[in-house]
Order: sequence, then structure tokens, then C-alpha cells
Amino acid sequence: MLSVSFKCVVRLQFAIVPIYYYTKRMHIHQGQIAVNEKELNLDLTLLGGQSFRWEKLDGSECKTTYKGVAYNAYWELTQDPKNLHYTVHGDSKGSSDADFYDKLLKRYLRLDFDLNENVNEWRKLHPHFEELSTKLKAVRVLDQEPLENILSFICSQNNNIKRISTMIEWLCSKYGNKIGHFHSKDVYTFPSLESLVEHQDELEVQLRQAKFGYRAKFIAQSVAKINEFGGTKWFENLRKLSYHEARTELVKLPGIGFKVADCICLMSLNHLESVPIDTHIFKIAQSVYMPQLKNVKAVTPKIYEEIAENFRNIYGPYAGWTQAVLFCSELQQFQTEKGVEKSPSKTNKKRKK
DNA sequence: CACGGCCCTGCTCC
DNA sequence: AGGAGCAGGGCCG
Repeated sequence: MLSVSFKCVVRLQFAIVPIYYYTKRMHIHQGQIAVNEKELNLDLTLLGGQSFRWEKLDGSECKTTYKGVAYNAYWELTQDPKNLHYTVHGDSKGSSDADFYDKLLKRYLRLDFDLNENVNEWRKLHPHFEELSTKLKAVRVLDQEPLENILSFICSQNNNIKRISTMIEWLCSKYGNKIGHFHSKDVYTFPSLESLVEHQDELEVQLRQAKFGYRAKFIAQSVAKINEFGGTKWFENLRKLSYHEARTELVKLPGIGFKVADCICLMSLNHLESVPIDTHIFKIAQSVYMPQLKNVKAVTPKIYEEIAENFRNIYGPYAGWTQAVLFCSELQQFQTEKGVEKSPSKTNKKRKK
């Protein structure tokens, strides 16, 4: 099937590599990872608001293909019932390891985490999870790069996925490195801290012009502060710290409160007990888990902690993942119901634009 | 400490 | 047509 013609492409690519090696240093690689499709819902995992760099490849008739950038590489992903197939373009950084990208993708999607087994455990822990168990989707918590995660979630406040994606796309094309040209678009890496620091003086003005709004200042200041704190080494240290310690550090950055800090702890610092409490989760907590909060108007820091601790007490060390599954599954159902009613007008407006 | 007002922009609703 | 209201928060008073 497709792989036959693709192997030709691979060979051609390798033949050309020596010629433009010093200008491009790009490698193309394809592989597959054994993973049951019931253990990995790419749609909700990649497009559900954790990362903002993935989209469906339109025009893929037989199989849905997802394309996106992660860890400085451009990926295309498809699934069959038993396998995840990938094509990746990236700078392999001298690693001639055949399974370098296998490991990278496994890490990104946390494929070592046995979701099925954990879901079965979570079902025993609270009737709410048990009730929803038939509707639950295989949402996986990503293991992302901290800088991308931090800047993306500073953008996320008072915002929606579509606009966040546009903003991040702009940031990458402005300060990232070009990986290549795919499906008639130039594709860029997420900017390095160094690249952003280098443009520190112009950063806020540029972001303002690019319509980041009041988030422009937060990003510019956070970049400076992350650099001051030690950049990559600071990130590594945040992974080693306890969850609470890591969050205490993160909220030192402007534009980062408890909720965003918890998203970062969960999605790029390997603190899976972190439970981000947004307005939606707050309402679920009020109606299902903590009825005593039904008269509470706003999520104050104290209330925030109370709710998050409650989720951790119920669901344990992976409480953040539990919440992600609940949140995405409920949200998807909500959107599907809404989408059936409104799809005609929505489609029209999208096409106009 | 809790609360309300405010922040940029873009979209939806009316 | 065009303004209010709001979106998966955070900061400041």
C-alpha cells in the first residue's frame, strides 16, 4: 500500500542528505508503535486544548491524519486498531538510534501509562466516574516541553482554542526555526528561550501588534524571568521538585496563577497529581463532588485548594489525569450535542473566513 | 482574605 | 448593523 511509495521517498531523501546536509540537517523517518486505538484517542488528546500545534489533515479520505509539531519535529500520525503510525521530519541531533523517534513519541503521548487499567481503578473510587465510564474516551495527558506549555497557557486565559492556536502559530513563525514545507505551509519549531531572549527588547511590542492583547506583557516578562531563573536548568529542577514546590515556583511568573501553573505541572513537569481547577471543573465540583460549595460565587485561592485537594483525596496520585478524562469526555459530549443543532451555520461562517 | 473591576481580541447573539 | 456579553484567568486595588 502507501508504504511502498513512501519507502522510495525515504531512499531518495537519504540519497540527497549528503548534498544539503550542512544547510538542512533534516531527517525523515517513519515507524509504528503498537498501541490499541482504545488506549489512545488522538482527536481529544491532540486537539482538546493541551497543545495548540496539532490539526487534522483535511482531504484524508480513508484514515484521519493528524499533523503537528512537538519536540522540534514535524509529525504526521495515523492509527489502525492495533498501531500508531508516524512519519517524522526533524533534526535527529546526531542520534542514529533507530528508535530515537519511537521513544520521543512514546514519551510525548505517555504510552507507558496503562490508561485502561487506571480507568478501571478510578471507576472504583467515585460513583461519578463509574456513571460516566461508558462514555469515557482515551484521553492521554501529554508530556510537553515546558517553555511551549508555559507560553501557550499564558495565552489561554480568557481565550479559546482557535485563537490560541493562531497566536502560537504566529510566535513560532516569527521566532522559531523552519522545519520544512508541508501541505503548502511552512512549518516552524517552537521558539527556543535563547531566540526569545535575543529579541527581548522588541518582544512585547511585537506581540501587541500580533494581537496578543494584555498577554503580550506577561509573555515578555515571563521570558525574561525564566531566563533569569536559569532557563532549561530551571525547568529540569521543576520536574525534580515536589508538585507543590514546583507550583510555588511557577506562580512567580507574571500571568501565571494557580490554574495555569497546575496545567504546566500536569502537562510538562510530570506532576500528575496536579488538578487544574477551571470554571468548568468548579461547576462539576459544586454539583457533584462538593455540594457544600453550591453557594460559593468565586474560586478564591482557598476554595481552589480545597477543590483540588478533594480531587486528590478521591482519585490519588494521578488525579490530574482523571480530571482530564472527565473534562474532555464531558466537553466532547456537550459539543457534539451542540454541534448537531448548530452545524449548518457554524460551517458557513468557517468557510466565509 | 474576599471581592469586583479591569484587561485585549474575536466571536456569537440579539 | 452594531453593541453587549462572553471565553477553559490573573492582577490590582
